[in-house]
Amino acid sequence: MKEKQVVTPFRSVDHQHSTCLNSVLVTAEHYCQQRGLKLTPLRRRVLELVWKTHEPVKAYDILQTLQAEKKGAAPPTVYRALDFLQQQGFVHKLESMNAYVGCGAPGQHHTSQFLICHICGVVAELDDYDIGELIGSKADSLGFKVSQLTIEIKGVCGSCQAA
Amino acid sequence: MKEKQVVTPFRSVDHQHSTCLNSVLVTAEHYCQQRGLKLTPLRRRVLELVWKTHEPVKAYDILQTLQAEKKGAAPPTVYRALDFLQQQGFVHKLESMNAYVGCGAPGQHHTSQFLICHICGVVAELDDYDIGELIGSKADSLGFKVSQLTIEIKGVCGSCQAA
DNA sequence: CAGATAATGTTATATTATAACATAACATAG
DNA sequence: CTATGTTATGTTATAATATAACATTATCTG
Repeated sequence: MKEKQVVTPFRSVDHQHSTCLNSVLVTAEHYCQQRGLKLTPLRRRVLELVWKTHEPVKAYDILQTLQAEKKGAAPPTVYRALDFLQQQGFVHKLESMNAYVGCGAPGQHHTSQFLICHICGVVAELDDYDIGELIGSKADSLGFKVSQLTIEIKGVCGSCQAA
Repeated sequence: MKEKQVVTPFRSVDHQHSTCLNSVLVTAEHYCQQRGLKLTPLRRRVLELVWKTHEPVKAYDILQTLQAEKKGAAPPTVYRALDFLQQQGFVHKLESMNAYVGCGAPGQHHTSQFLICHICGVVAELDDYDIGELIGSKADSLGFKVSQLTIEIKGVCGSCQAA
C-alpha cells in the first residue's frame, strides 16, 4: 500500500493560518503569472475568502462579504470568480455541501478525497493513489471509463474525538 | 481482492424494465409491511417515478408529473416523499447532480458507489467492500472516524464506449 | 488608435430546498 | 365509538443555490 498523500492536513495545534494563507496566495500569483492568467483583485479576494478558514465556505457568504466591502457585487461576481479558481485548481467544490474549499495542491493535477469533520467543520484533502487506483480498476472491470471522481467522507476528526 | 458487488448493474440489452420496476415496488411494500411503515400511494408513486428509468431524476421533474396527475402537489410533497424513501434506503441522492436514483438493494445496509455515464445518463450502483474498506483504513490512519461516504464516479459506460 | 478579447457590472430569473402552519387520515386507549 | 395523539399531507411563502443574457469597462494586440 503506497503512502497516503495528504494534500491539506487537519491543522496542527500550532497552525499559523496567516502564513498558510499567504503561501496560498503567493503560489496562486506565481502560477498565474507563469501562464499569463489573470489573478485579478476580485479573484484574489475570493480566493482569500475561501481560504479564510479550513472549513467549507458558501458562495453567498462570500457574496455578503464582497457586498460589504464594495458596492455592486452580485451572484455572478462570486460564481465567476469561483469558476475561474476551480478551473485553475485553486479551489474545490464540495458537492455534498454546496460549498467551496481551498485546494492544498493548487495547479497540480490530482484527484481529491475530502475528509470533512462534522463537529468542527474542518476539511482535509487527500490525494491518495490507492483509492483512485482501486476505484479505477473496479470501474474498469465493469467496462466503465472514469473521467471524474467525487469522494467526500464525513465523520469526526482526531481532535474532535479526543475532545 | 474481494469480488465487487454490483447492486444495480448497467442494463443488459434485454432488460425488462417493467419487471424490474415491479420487483422494486413489491420489495418496498414488503419491507414496509414488515416494519409497520406506510408506503402510502404518494410515496409509492414517487418511488415509481424515481425508478421510471435507471437515470437520475430531478425532484422538480417528479413534481411536474405529480401536478399533472393531481392538483395540489407542491415542493414539500415531493421532498417529504423523497426523504422517507431515502430514510428507508429505497432511493439515493446523487449529490453531484442534485438528483435521485432508485436503490438496487433497498433496506439492506450498505455503502454505495455510483457509476454515472455522462453519455446515456444511466447509473450503476456498487456496494464494493474493498473500496469502503480501503477508504475506512486510510481515514483511520489519520485518526478520522468515517460516518458517511459520498462516492460518485462519472465517465462512460461500456455500451456508450462501444457506440 | 482600432478592433478584438476578457473581465466585470447589472438585471432578471431559473433551480433546488425548507419553514411554518393548517388540515386530514389513521391509530389506539378509554 | 369517540376523544386524543400521531403521522401524513396540503398550502403558502420564502430561503438558498446558481445561471442567462446583455451592457459596460479594462486589457491586449496589431
